[in-house]
Amino acid sequence: MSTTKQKIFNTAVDLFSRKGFSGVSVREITRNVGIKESSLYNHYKNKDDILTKIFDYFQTQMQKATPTKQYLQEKIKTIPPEQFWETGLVNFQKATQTPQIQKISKIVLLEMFQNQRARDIALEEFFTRQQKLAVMIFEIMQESNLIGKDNDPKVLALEYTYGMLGLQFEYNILSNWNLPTKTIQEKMLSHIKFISEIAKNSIGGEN
Amino acid sequence: MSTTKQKIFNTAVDLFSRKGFSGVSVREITRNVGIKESSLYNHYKNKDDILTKIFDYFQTQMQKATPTKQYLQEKIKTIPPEQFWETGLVNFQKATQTPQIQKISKIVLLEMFQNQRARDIALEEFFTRQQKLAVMIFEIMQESNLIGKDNDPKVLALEYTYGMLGLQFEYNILSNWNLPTKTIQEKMLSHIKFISEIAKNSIGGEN
DNA sequence: GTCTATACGAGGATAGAC
DNA sequence: GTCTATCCTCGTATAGAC
Repeated sequence: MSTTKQKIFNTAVDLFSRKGFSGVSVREITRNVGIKESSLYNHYKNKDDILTKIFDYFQTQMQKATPTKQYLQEKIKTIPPEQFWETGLVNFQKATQTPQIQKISKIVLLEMFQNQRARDIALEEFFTRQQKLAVMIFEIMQESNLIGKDNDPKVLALEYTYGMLGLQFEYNILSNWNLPTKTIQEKMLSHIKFISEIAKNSIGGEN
Repeated sequence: MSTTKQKIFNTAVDLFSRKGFSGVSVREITRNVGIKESSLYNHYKNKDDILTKIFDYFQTQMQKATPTKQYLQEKIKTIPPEQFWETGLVNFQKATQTPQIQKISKIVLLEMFQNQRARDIALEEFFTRQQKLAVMIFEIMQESNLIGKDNDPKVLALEYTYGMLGLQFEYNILSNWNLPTKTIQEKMLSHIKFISEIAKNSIGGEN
């Protein structure tokens, strides 16, 4: 059971993600929904308002998908670090790659250079949040003696996160065009293995 | 001395990079150039044609900026690995961050999900090319006994490249909005140091 | 809450005079 | 190579009937 308002929302998400905000007209949205242009304005103030609501939804969902410190502390002790990262990756992809969220991520990426809200979301959700999360995880792992203590958690987090971001980025492009992503998935696992190895065998810290 | 055709080109690059292809009208381009709409069609077949020419130019420039294997082989021997990467980063940024190239990079990123040509350029120039280059460099370093031989050059290249791509990505967003990029620059150096350390002190390879 | 009707500026593009 | 004039469609948005 989906209301007209929801239909507009979903249709807009789909179209914006495929053609960009300015590439989609109100006419096109309403044509796809099956209502007249004028009816749309009963649900949303204007075209911009739809985008705002989409971004609101995205932020809510991303926050929901972020694990708490407590959850992490408990979870980390149950499995080896490398496996923890693999599971985390799978969970992240599961939460983050529902069609809806993937589409909105794309909208964020598309509008990031023009729309301030999109920029803030990109910086916060894709960079800062991931970074903080990874720092926290490496700290917990060190405290629990699961990995060596010679490496700065911040450095490890930087390496883990940005590498993963580069990979995610390529993954997004490929999956957007239905190109095979197997190689990237393998590279992600290779990346996790690499960082886990280093975290385990301390290789000497700052001079 | 700049012809009308060049003015159109430069204006289009500037506007497309700021508003996206579909966010810019032919009227807006010609208004900025100082000619009538109809005059534009004496120089370019249509709006799409301008974008195509912009992409052509970009690929030519990126190819020019790619060092040859011979150049690398000679250069690598003259300085320590970490310094080599730092120099390489500076050179890359110098070549790649002229206002024009930076703008076109942004256009590529903006259109990547909608325009097949932009997608191909992104994959080729941002991922494949960088990756191949890094593999080549690590191989030369190993052959020249400048780094340990226990790590697979491909793995090192993967780690170096994707980490750098994530960082470049954040750098692009920040610099686009005139936000401070000092932190990212530091992170880039930290990344180089990290990878160089690992390449130097072999930490044990595949099992 | 949806429709018809309507407004009007902006969109890409062409024909033909100069 | 540039201009004026013109085409017709698409763009967002509103007023008011049902």
